[in-house]
Amino acid sequence: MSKQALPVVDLEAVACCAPIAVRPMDDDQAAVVAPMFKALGDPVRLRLMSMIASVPEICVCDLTPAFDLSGPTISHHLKVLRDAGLVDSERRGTWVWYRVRPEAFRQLGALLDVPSAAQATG
Amino acid sequence: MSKQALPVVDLEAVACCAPIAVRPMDDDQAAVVAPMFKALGDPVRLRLMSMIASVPEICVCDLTPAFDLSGPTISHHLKVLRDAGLVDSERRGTWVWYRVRPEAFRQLGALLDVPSAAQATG
DNA sequence: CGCCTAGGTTGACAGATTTCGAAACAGCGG
DNA sequence: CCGCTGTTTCGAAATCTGTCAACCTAGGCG
Repeated sequence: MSKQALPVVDLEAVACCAPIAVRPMDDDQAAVVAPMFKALGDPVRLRLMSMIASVPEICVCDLTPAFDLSGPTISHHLKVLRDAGLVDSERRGTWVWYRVRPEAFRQLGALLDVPSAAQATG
Repeated sequence: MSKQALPVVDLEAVACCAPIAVRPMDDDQAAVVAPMFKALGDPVRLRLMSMIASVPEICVCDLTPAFDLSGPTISHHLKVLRDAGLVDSERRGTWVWYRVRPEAFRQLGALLDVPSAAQATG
């Protein structure tokens, strides 16, 4: 793990842009961000994400028992979250630990911000 | 349109809950929210959503030309956004107008909030 | 009213993608 | 070596994407 050879998702490209309630997204940005939302678009992955996000880090051995799914399936879903750039994993001895990537998580939230005057100023 | 006979997505069930960085999501909540993220998990729908969200309302006739896709395809994507509870549509005369559902949009953003101390207090 | 045209939606379909588990594999520790 | 943890490979079933054809609604016109 931690073989983040190529980050798959270019976080730089996301940092630049305003909440979607302020300015329409261009094609390139949508192509970068959509996979992140897609990764959260499955109930299992959403729960995995929330379990990972609500603690500093968590072991796969604590994630798997929370679902009625096989180990490989959980591993698949974790890979989707990793490829989307939302989480990072690291092997320490016998176990593999997952934690959120705060930049990605925060930027996704920023995209959904409501600047409280966006509708009025349109 | 505006045949919101059954809202498809129960927004009440979403309102109750803390950011996922604070508390893990339970099964039921994930089942409600995941379709929303899933709806945003396609580049076309994400751009549609951002176009709708950045103005008070917008006509389908202004959305369709922005893509290299057929009318029916855009209509299908809009239906996904509608079924997810993210947008609402209304026919006025010849044209159909779309606007965001602020509650859903805001709650999705709230879910991704980072309470700035969540990681430290773990 | 009927007929025509334009804007959108719906239904059916092919092709691509996703989801999941069984089996095989890789890394670590005893 | 063995057992344990987690990942990858492979294949089958289910779902998604995009298109064409058909349909519905609204408006203009005779």
